[in-house]
Amino acid sequence: MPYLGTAFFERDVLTVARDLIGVEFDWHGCAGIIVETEAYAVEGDLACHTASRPSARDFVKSKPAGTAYVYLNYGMYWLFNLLVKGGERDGLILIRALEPRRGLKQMQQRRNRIKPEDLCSGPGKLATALGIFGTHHGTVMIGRGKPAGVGLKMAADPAHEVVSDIRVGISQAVDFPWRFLSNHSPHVSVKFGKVKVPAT
DNA sequence: GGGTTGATGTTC
DNA sequence: AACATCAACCCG
Repeated sequence: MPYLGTAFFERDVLTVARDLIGVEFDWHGCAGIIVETEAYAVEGDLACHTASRPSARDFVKSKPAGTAYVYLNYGMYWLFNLLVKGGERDGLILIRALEPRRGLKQMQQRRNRIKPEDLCSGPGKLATALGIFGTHHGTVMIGRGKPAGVGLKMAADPAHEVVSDIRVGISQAVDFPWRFLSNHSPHVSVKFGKVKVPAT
């Protein structure tokens, strides 16, 4: 199975976010199946970093589709996103949860957790498990220049039921149903229909 | 099980 | 000041 190429990431951000469910994420000896994503649109989405951060707008403008956008949240958790552009809507896709497949031992050492369902069931958790840091911001995830052992590929077993839900932990555009998950997967961060909407 | 709290640093 | 989070802790 070849790694996904440019064409996959040059489509509408919602389409790509949905299609990433069930895709294998390879990262330096560890791998997992993506079971949860969130789409953030460059235009018309106040929850997207591009709405408030000039640096994010520069990133979208200057980098090609398939580039990793990595940033620190709450002072301690690295969050991993993929840049999508060239389709209907440009945007960033947050990878929120993986079903671990390879390198479990290494992930467990980094996380101090034993249960596979707890290893990568959240964006901060999966970055910790995989050893993703700020130094990986700007990593090319497709085509030439992509590090060996890194990339996204179609899994042998297809995803089952993909459902969409509102996004987690934001205070703007809270009602956009732009979170995608593999329904009934025990490896997601928050189960379908369980996101708490902030007051006010 | 469910709710609450505090840690921590970058960006604006 | 806000923030795309998490684990530890309480209560039951």
